[in-house]
Amino acid sequence: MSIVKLAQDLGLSISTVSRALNDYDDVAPATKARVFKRAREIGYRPNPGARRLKSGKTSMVGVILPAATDGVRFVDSVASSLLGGVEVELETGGYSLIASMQTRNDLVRETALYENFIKGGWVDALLLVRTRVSDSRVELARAAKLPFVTYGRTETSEPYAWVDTDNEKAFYLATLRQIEFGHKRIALLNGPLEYTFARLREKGYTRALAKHRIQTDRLLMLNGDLNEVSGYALCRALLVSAQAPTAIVCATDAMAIGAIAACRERNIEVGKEISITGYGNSSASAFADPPLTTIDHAVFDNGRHIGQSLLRLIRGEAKPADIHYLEPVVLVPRKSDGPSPKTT
Amino acid sequence: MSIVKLAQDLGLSISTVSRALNDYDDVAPATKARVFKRAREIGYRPNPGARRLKSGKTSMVGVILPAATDGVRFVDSVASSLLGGVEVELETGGYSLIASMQTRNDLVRETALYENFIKGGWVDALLLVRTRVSDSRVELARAAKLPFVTYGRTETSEPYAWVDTDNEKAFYLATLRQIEFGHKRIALLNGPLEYTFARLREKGYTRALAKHRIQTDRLLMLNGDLNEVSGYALCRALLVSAQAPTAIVCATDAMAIGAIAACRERNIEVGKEISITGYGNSSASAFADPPLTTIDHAVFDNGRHIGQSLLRLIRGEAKPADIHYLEPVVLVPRKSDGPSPKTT
DNA sequence: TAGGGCTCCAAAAACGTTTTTGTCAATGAA
DNA sequence: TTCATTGACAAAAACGTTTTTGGAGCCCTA
Repeated sequence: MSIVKLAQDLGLSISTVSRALNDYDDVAPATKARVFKRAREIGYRPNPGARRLKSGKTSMVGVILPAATDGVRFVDSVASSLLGGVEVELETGGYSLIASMQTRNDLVRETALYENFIKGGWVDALLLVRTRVSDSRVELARAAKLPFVTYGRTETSEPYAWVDTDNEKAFYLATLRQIEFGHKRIALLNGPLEYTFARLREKGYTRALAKHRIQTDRLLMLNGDLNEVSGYALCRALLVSAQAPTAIVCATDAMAIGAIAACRERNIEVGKEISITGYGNSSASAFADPPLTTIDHAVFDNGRHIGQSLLRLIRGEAKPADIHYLEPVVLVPRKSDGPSPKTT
Repeated sequence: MSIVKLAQDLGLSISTVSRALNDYDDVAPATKARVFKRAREIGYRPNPGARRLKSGKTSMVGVILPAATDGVRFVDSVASSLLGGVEVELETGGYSLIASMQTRNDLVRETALYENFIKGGWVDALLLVRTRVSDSRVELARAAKLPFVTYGRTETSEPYAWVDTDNEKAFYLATLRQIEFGHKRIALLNGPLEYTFARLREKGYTRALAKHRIQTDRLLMLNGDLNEVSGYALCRALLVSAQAPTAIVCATDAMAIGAIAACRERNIEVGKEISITGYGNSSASAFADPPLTTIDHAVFDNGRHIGQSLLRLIRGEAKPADIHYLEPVVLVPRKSDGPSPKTT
């Protein structure tokens, strides 16, 4: 099953067989065909370890998934679709995705994990997800001269390859819609501000408010985990405050569903007495009560973009500076928001 | 950074260094310590490719995730937690998880993918998820003499290593609860019967009915995808039928949430006029309206069991026949089910 | 017809480990 | 004193590729 067996079988030298298989052009087309045919028949597969040792190429792309907030989930639902897209593209290039996982989100363990991953020679390229505004991982990858693309942007001196969804526009749109509904007190349930996406969403939110000369109110901008529990808790806190909002723009559908539950608990009718919007257009959002107005963004396509970019980077067909892709977003209006009760 | 550098630096032969690093006992403790110390200082990491070529061990475990029904998701939420647990355990043994993905669920492509994976020498062991009653993958793995553990059982002649949750008991419990509430017409919204888990859930359901001498009715046992859309559609079909059920036991929380939406649409009050239960105890289930009675099963722990089993299998510490673990389930009563309206 | 440039193939080195085999000195028993 | 045993290390082969270098024919031109 090794290349020497195959060479013997064909009466050729191993070098010729190798060059034939790798499609070099100094081997005659007829021989090439003969080699391919026999290789297929005999079921020959190059030993990945040997190839890797010799060529230095691993044909793997690595990703380390951040620990979810409950400490349990391997990937949240968005990373889930994203990786699907990445994998699909990578596969066409003969690459595989090797996924590791952080068990906890502290920085020293993270650094150790990435150091090991990067310097250990496990992968040819890296996918960095859930970027922070200041993210040590990009320096790590850059220092190791390892190609990488980030999902989400970050602040760094040199150009880098990124793919992102238009978080800012998404929250600009969602907030604007509430303003147009006549809402004045609009809350933002956001993720932790260390993450770039949260920063950008806040930016979109404030930009919409500023456009209509609405004063931002720090008390209306809350940060927490991206799940139902957090959405419930934060919304609850909002509802009991002196100046409760009439609209809440949430960072995820899960948060919004938690927020809806909090409203239900207090018999506040969502979509009439209060507006709530989500983000992600998850399948759950369509079946919420009321169906959730949310933001759709093609995260699977984002994954495909990432996969393609990774391949181009690895093959040297592109420089990091060439790879900047901002996926558009579209607002999906449903029933969880509507005109402000004060204006009716 | 290679072992020869390290050996030169230490004034030792590479063989001694290698043996020291691998903790052989024919190297003096003092030398061992010296080697370890210097290796750490110099930041030496064995080249995975070389090690792999020589030893034949890849230090990777492979898993191929089935394509989700929407063709997009890399992993559904349960696989997600599961893989987290697997990864955590594997890491302690120096193993990584390499995840590939099926883009479509047809058998010939699946077989090709697994063939390539298995014979390509990418991994030392395999994790098989979403087992079918008759599952060609286990023969494939067995033929290649590759250790594997399945998540979910299957029908096969020889012993194999499996970890599973007690699907049968889960649906026995859920169904029994409805019977005790006085329900007579209880529907089952299940996954496709080719999957073992679906078969077992049906078995639990029918066993509960049989125990109370309730005739099973094929019209009440529906199969479909495990998501909200499917739950909605199937429930809808059920509600318009001549003999509509008064209770519906669903295969996933997502299905149940879809079913609840279908009831809401027809102004049927869930928990009063109709009972609906889910499975999985997802965070969404707690925030559904009404909060969903569901089944909790520790899928993360299942993952840990799988990871440990994989390691033991690889190390030859256990035989496949030794590894059978059935994770218990517990019913989480909430508000989506209750006494049958006919009995009150 | 000599030389140069092709075309096609082969020899051999190299990648960085692990492992088998061997060596040499020190130790212990006779 | 001699010989076998043991403890600690080293030499060298091997894993299966890729790649560099080389070389044999052949055709073409001058």
